[in-house]
Amino acid sequence: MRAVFPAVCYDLAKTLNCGQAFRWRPVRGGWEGVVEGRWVRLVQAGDTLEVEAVQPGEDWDWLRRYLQLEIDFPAIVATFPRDIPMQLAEQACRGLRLLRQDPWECLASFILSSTKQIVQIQQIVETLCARFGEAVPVPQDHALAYSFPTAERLAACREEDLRACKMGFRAPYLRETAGIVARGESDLAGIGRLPLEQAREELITLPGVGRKIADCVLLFAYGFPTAFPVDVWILKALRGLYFPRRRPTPKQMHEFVSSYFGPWSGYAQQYLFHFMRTARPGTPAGGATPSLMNGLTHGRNLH
DNA sequence: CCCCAGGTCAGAC
DNA sequence: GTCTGACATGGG
Repeated sequence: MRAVFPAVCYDLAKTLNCGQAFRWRPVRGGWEGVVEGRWVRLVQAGDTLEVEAVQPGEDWDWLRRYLQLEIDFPAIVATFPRDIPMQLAEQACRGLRLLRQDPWECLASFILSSTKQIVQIQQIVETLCARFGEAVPVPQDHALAYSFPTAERLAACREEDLRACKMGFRAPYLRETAGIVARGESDLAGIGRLPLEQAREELITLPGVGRKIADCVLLFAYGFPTAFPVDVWILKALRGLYFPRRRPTPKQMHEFVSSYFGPWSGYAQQYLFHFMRTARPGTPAGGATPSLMNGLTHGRNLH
């Protein structure tokens, strides 16, 4: 099945490769992945997305929702603070969207993310899917593709089976959380209907899930617009740009971002994150240099 | 050899 | 409440 969707101001490559999802690979000018058990190929052609899937029928709602094709994107960007760093981030990230992922896949993936580089998270997730996911229908002569393994399947694994996927000390976290979800002791679908703070508290009770990973899931899977993951990159950015020569506690930091970045602060967070990771010219994931940070901080009035 | 990566946890004050 | 080191693995 094929279809074409309008996608104005949509940068597919940035969206799929910015570290919010881990299963997309560039293939022959497009991107291939598996969304909720369905193999998909996406190609950006100007202001449209050409999509190809194997499943029969005309229903593309699952993909439209995943890609968030129907949101008013310019209206979101318009709510960002108009300071120098955010304007630079906007330029660098134009068209970067947030996806709406499956909660279990997102949760499990980010449990595997702690102190790992994005490339390595991709490798771990790929191995995990190949070993414990199920083969999904693919086009003729295409390489095999796998669904993301269910919580039930991962709960049934031995810890050493998971460690064999190179996830190291994260293996018991993933296994225990999978068990809790599989036994229905935590209701992932219900979490999406809670207010943000309650939803976060629920997630944080899970082994291997702290504030940062909870916020990733709240933002990338449940779509809470003000969930604001603070990782090492964002921490560096916020300290350098907004707290020069001060030492805010994590709590003060969260209070600042929730009041400063507006009703779509989660989006703003992803823009800062991607900007920081790609700011140095010449290196694909080089990161902002100290001199760049200095230029931004001492350049002009930020507020 | 070193340091770091989309952190979390238990144990120490 | 805040601070510290341990936890696997791979890249630079």
